[in-house]
Amino acid sequence: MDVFSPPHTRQRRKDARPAELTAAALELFVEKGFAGTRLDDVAARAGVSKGTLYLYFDSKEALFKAVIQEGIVPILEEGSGVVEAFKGSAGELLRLMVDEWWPRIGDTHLGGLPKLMISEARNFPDLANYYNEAVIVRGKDLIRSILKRGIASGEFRPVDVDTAIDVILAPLLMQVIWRYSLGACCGARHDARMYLHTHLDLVLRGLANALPPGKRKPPE
Amino acid sequence: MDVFSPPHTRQRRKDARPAELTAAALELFVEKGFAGTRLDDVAARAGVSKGTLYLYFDSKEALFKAVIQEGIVPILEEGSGVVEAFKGSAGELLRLMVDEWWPRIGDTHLGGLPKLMISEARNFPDLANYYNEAVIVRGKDLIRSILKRGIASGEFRPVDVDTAIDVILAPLLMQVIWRYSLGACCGARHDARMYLHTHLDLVLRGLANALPPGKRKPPE
Amino acid sequence: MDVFSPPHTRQRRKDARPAELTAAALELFVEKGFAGTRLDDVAARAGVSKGTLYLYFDSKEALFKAVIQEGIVPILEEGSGVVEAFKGSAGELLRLMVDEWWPRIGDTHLGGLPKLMISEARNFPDLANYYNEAVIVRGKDLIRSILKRGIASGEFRPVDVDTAIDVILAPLLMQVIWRYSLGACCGARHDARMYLHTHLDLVLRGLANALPPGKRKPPE
Amino acid sequence: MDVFSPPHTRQRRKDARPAELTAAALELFVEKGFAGTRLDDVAARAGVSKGTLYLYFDSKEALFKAVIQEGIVPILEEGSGVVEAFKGSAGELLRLMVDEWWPRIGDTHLGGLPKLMISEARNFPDLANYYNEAVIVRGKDLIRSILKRGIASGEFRPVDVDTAIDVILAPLLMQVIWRYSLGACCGARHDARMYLHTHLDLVLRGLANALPPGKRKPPE
DNA sequence: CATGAATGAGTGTTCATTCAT
DNA sequence: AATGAATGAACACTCATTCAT
Repeated sequence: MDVFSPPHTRQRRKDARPAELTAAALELFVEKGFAGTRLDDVAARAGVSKGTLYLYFDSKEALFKAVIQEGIVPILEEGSGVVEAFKGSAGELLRLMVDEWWPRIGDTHLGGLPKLMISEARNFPDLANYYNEAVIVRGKDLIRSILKRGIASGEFRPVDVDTAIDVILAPLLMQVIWRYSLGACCGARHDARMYLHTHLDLVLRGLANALPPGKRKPPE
Repeated sequence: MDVFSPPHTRQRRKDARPAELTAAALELFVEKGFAGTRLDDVAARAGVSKGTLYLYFDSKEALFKAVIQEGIVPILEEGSGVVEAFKGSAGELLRLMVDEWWPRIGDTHLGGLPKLMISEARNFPDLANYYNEAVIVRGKDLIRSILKRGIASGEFRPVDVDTAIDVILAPLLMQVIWRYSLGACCGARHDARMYLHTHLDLVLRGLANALPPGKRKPPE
Repeated sequence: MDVFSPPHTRQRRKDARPAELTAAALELFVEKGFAGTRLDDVAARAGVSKGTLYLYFDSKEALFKAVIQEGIVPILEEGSGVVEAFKGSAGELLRLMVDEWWPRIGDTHLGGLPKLMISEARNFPDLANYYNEAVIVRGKDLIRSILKRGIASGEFRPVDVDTAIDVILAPLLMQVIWRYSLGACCGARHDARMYLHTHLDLVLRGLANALPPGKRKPPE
Repeated sequence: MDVFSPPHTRQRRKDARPAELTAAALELFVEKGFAGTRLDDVAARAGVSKGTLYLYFDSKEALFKAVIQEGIVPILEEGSGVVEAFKGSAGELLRLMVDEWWPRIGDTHLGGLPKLMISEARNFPDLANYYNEAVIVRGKDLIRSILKRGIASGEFRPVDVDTAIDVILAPLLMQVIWRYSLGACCGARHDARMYLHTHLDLVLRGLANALPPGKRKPPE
């Protein structure tokens, strides 16, 4: 059999359909919320008829879950690999992570996921739990390991790690949340990359160990 | 006439009705979103019939707007008065503001407003604009004036003020957003007051001017 | 309170509604079957809007079950009382039963129930079981007791009772089934009362004991 | 050429297809009714794809009509031949007819046709008329000729023939109707052949002429 | 011939809104 | 003022029918 030719148009379409549909759904769910989104509109945006949606998803709720789960997949897998392999300072590593996160996630359609999940968490508690464990807990663990490494090496002060994680992450999250909520109505914000840099500068300064290396007391 | 006794139940009830209704609506809008909330449920929670809602609000949308507008209490007015009158350091003032915000807003039903506004901003852009100007811009202005004062006095380094505002506010917002979204499903978080304190400690350290007073260069 | 005046129109309507709705539904279900009946049509025939149906019945299926159960209620209650109290011969009693059944059930809208239940039994097996026990088994028991009495008294031959029940009932059932199925398309049938009489004549002759009273052998 | 071998599978399949499809459809129509049957299920039961149905039938309605028309086998032709050729008594002839009907029709998938036709008659009046004339009228004519012969010969009393036809046929019909409706839910019935025998015994006794041959008055 | 992906009109169900009481 | 029965437009979902492959 000729395995080199591109597959038939029909087949190629069939395989690509679910992703096209969840992409359209993601945009509308983020914009209008789950209950406020009509399946007609999802179908129209994906360029198919309403019935086609039901060839791939059993219900509106199933579509919603697919949107979330599909959005989660590509995240965080490689992040932990980068952390382990990195040789430089903890501060540089944090910068690297944020620099990668922005173009790969934050500046993508996936950036709408946090707003969506926040809005619908209480309507889909199971999904919220899954999202929490698959994304939030694991994301925080990533930052935690960096902070701990920095504290161990004396690069950072011995701060309360869990709070520090929030101080680092909250502005990032608010950035994407804003963009997909009030930011869409109330005028633009500052330049994102610049903002993220300044943010990290500020936080790293707060984490920095002021004592010269010799006088540092080891963290308990 | 006895002007000290509370008014007749009937009268008092009538005056209190709108607030009772918006209170019930706030809870449900925060929990399920605007489209996901049924007026039957709002009425039931307020202990009235569905028809009664329409005696006080023209439509579901009008109820929603009332919920938001009523939630925007004039507490910011008070805040700016405090800022102007305060004599201590900028750091102490920041601590004071956060310490007041938590019990008066964050730890109240009003704490659900940010989540609600974020979720529905794109469905109610007019309202989002109003909320932005009445709450967000003014709230940031408050923090901005504190930061500027601290920088002017040399207490803080000359940082990028707008970014600093976000670094200060984002964790506070995430705290209340979390509480009304995934926090309702995914287990409790740390103690709120302790968390806020630690957060401010960290940020203030990042803002602090490391140079001794004599060697500080004046902010441009 | 004035308990003698007729109740408010609103209330009177509310109480009567379920029966009006099931009456309309019965006609359409009998005519078109469950799946072939549109709730729009049921509502229209009852003179209400479609939404009103849902004030009284949770779903189309619930409406169907109510139609059946409401149709079953008035049947057979008094029948057994009549059988026990009757003093005449078994043959006369059978005639009486059939003569009562026709104007009270067969010639009524309720006459459509057998056709409906037969058509939908396999789609609603629970309901079919209920109908079987509440109507069919009890109806047969009624005939059985008459036949047994006639056999015991020597009026009837000692025939196979269960078969005889069917021979008596089947033409009655076919009469009403026909009327609500092919009879509605394929022209009228003979006069019903005359037909029922002739039918009973024939069957009673088949049941009659040909032996003179003295030579009858007692049934085992 | 070898004309005795079975034809190529392909060819045989093609010719047999319509019958396979109507067979599958018959079962489902009988079970769920016309409107309640999905063409997906018909196709699945026949082991073909849904599109294939449309190669052989223009529409669901056309399939339904084919099911009915195909089910009206020319067995009645045969029946009238038997009646004319039969030499024995009318009673024996009736027994013969019933004995042949049961294994050839009643105990076959065709036994579901009466229930189906009854259920859908009013939705397909044309078809109902056709069925009435092709099956019911002709079937009754068959019985009528037997009864008339029996009356003419003095074997039967001069009864009302049309009523007698119903008394004979109704239990047979109810037998097959029951089997495909409530019988599928509410437990089994008596042995069919035994039942049919007992039924005929009873009816023939009701038809029998009690007078000795000499005293019989000729039917008018 | 046969397939099964795609369609869209149709139907069951919900719910914001109205209004007679 | 308050009620709650009634409405009907809107939406999720189904399924007979089509057609490119």
